[in-house]
Amino acid sequence: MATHAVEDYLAMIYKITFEGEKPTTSTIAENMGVAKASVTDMFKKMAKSTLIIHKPYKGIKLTKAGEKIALEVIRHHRLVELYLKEAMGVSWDKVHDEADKWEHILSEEIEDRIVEMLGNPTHDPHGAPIPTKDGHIQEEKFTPLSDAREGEKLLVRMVEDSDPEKLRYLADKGIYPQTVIKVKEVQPFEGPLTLDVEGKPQIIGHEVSRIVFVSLMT
Amino acid sequence: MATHAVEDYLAMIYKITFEGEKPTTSTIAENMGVAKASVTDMFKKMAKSTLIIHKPYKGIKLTKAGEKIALEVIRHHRLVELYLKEAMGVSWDKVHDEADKWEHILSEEIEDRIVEMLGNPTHDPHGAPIPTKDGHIQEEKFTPLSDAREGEKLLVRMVEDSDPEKLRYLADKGIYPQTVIKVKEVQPFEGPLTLDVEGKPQIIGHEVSRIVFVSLMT
DNA sequence: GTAATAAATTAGGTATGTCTAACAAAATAG
DNA sequence: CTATTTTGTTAGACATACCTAATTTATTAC
Repeated sequence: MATHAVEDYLAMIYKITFEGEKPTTSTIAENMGVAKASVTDMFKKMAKSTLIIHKPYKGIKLTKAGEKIALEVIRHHRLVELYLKEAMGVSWDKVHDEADKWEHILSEEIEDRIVEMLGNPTHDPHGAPIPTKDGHIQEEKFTPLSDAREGEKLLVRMVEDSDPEKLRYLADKGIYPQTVIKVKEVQPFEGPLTLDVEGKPQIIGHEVSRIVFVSLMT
Repeated sequence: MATHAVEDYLAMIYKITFEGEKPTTSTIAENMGVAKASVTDMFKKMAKSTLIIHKPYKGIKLTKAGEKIALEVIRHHRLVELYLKEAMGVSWDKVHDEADKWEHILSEEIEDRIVEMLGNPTHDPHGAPIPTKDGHIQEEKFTPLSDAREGEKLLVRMVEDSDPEKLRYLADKGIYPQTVIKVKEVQPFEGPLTLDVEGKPQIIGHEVSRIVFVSLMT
């Protein structure tokens, strides 16, 4: 079995790749909050156990085995996030950090019980798709709210889950997955957006609008 | 904060002591499934952080700080066992191994939610008392069923939780905490016990009767 | 196409938690 | 009360997962 650290690296590599970035030593180090040398060490170890292909100075790529573990970890993480919110009443800004701990200790049996209790869910509380047990994930690419134009009617599909402060802010504005938003005004120079959020007028900054992902409604 | 390993040692030291045994290098090594040298190393480390008093070749004793952590870990373990059984429907022979993993990652908030959902419970599914948040534990000393005499009417109070096979066997015989047992016959030479378990006749071996703890009823 | 910069790796270290084998101290048996 | 056995500790290793500083490779700027 992969260690917790290896699981974390694999999940991160998958996510980085999924988001369209290259999983390089630097980006992984940055995102994991460790030194680049640590990442190089880990890449070597993971390459030796054929979880990634590592060509020194060139880059890496997940193998089938590595991707399988990555998707299992991500599945655990997102299932736990939803379970914590739905079954235990934990607020959505806190579920991410808790899930980071739970994802590594979740047994098959508990995973199955959670799935059963939640009715085989497809998305976590932030709108991210939950990979299936056999390692499939619904590839969904949405546009950031920061790219929205005036007059658009948008459906919130996903919100990045790792910043509790921003999540609390968005919750306060009524912005969750499935929320309908109308864009009233977009100010230039990365300025604020004036929105209509389910009937209520709201103004949010450009920075925070970058973590909200939407799709056009009509 | 104490590492997972340190938490495990502290909880084990507490339990060993609670059961009336001396927490020596050997007993801890035996119970933790590690080499004695590892225990010596760990004792030194824990003594340095004043979690235990260690007099080489003499023995150890928990400090107040050590006992506090031990009771927190045991509280977590027993709360999780009960949560898994009551809220998730996990069978009582499996909750122990799961709880061994959960006990170390349980946050204050999740602990509080569990307590709330379970209605501030006092005992885990095996009948062991759950320490309170402020580190108090209801000291209960019961006699093993293996010491029972013919004719006694007994109330099952606790069952040792670490052997899933024995727990499944006992469940099969209808023996849980709160079960009423009448002792029909006790055969000599560590022989089998003939019981009346809530109306049904049952015969169990001496070995398994040693993990069932009872109190006299009338 | 070389020079400067950025990215990645190597070298050497640290802390944790384990191990086996050798040795020292304490307990027990006669 | 010495000899043997049991118990506990020390010495020296190993794996994991980090780190900083130095070095190497690749990229970019001109």
